[in-house]
Amino acid sequence: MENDGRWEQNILINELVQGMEVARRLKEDMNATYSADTKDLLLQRILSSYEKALLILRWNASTSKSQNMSQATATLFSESPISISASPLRDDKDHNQEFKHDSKKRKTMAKWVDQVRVSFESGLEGPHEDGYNWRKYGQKDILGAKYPRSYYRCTFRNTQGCWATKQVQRSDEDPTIFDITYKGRHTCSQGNKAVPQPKSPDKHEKLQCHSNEIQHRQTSEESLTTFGTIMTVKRDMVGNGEMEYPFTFPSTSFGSMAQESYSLIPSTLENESFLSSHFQTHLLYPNMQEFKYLPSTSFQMNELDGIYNRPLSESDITEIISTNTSTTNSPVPEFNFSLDPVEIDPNFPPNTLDFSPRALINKNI
DNA sequence: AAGATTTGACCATG
DNA sequence: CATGGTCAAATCTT
Repeated sequence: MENDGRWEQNILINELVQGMEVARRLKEDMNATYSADTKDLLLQRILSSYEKALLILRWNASTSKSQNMSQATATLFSESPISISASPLRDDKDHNQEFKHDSKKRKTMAKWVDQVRVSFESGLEGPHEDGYNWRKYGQKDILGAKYPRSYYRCTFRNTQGCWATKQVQRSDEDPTIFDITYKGRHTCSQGNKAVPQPKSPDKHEKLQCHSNEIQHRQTSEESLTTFGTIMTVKRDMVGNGEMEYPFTFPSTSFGSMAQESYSLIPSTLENESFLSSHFQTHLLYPNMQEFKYLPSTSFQMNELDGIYNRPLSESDITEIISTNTSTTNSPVPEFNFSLDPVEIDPNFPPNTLDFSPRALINKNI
C-alpha cells in the first residue's frame, strides 16, 4: 500500500497540470479560434481540475483509510479520459431521442459508445452489477468470437423511456475479461441518481456473492463510494464517424483484481486499435499488487500529455471538456460537481449526450 | 401473475 | 449475401 501515496500524488499533480494546461490554452486563444461555448467549456474543465484536486486533498485529510481514498481517486481519475463527439454527418432528427422509440430508426441514429474492459474472477457467469438495472434482450454469436455477445437494455426502457443499452462480450484471449460496450445515456431515475440505489439489495447481493468470494466491508459513510476494479478504458472511433468514448467502470468485484490484473495491460496493448491512433488509458486499481509494476511516474499523465501537448482543435477541446463534464457527474455523491452535462454544449442534443453512466456502485455488502 | 431470460426470426447495413 | 442488432414468442424465475 505504499504506492497509495504516490498514486494519489500523481493524480493530484495530474489534475493540477490539466487545469494549468487548459488554462494556458485558453489564455493563448482568448480572443480567437474558440467559440464562446468552447471557452466556457474550457473554463469548466479548469474548474473541474481544481475541484478534483481539492477533492483528493480533502478526502485524504478526512479519511485514514487509504483504500477508500484510492478508490475515490481512481474513480475520479478514471473519468478523465472520457471523450464524446457527435457525428456531424447526422442530421438533427437522428439525434432526436424521439426517434429512438422507433426501432427502425435506431440503427441510423447517432450513438455514443462506452467501451470498458472489466475483468472478473474465473468461473464467473458474467458481468456483475454496474449500478444499473439491465434486461437482456438478445444474444448473438459473433463471427470470429469465441463467446456470444449479449445485449442488454435498461430495465426502465418502457416505464421511463430510458434507452441505454449495453453489450457484453467475453474476451477470447482471457475469458475472465469482459468487454462491455455501453450505448446511450441513462435517462431513467437510476441515471439521474448520483448513487443508484439497488431496488432489490438481495438480488445484488446474490450477484455479488456469486462473483466474489471476497467481500469487502465498508463503513457506513464510505459505503456510498465503493469502487472496484477499474481496468482499462479505450477510446475508439466508430467507422461511421460516430465516436466511442471511454469511461470507467467502477466494478464491484474487488476480489478479482489481484488475479486478473496481469492480463489487462497486455490485452489492451495488443489490441490493434491501440496502434491505429486511438489511445487507451490503463486504469489499475491502486491497491493492486501489480500496481508496483507500473512505471513509477504517472502513466496516466503520459496519456494525457498526448492530449494536451498537441495543437488543439475545437473537437479536441470538446473531448477534453467532456472529460470535465463526466467528472461533474461524479459518482461520489458528496462531491458537489453539479454541472449538468446536457448544458455543457448546447450544440449537442441533450438526449443524445451520453456520459459516463455514473456507474456508481452502492453495494450493500 | 409479472417480470426476466432464452432463442430463433426478422431486419438494417455494408 | 453475410453479419450484427433487435424483436418477440416461448420459457423460466420470482
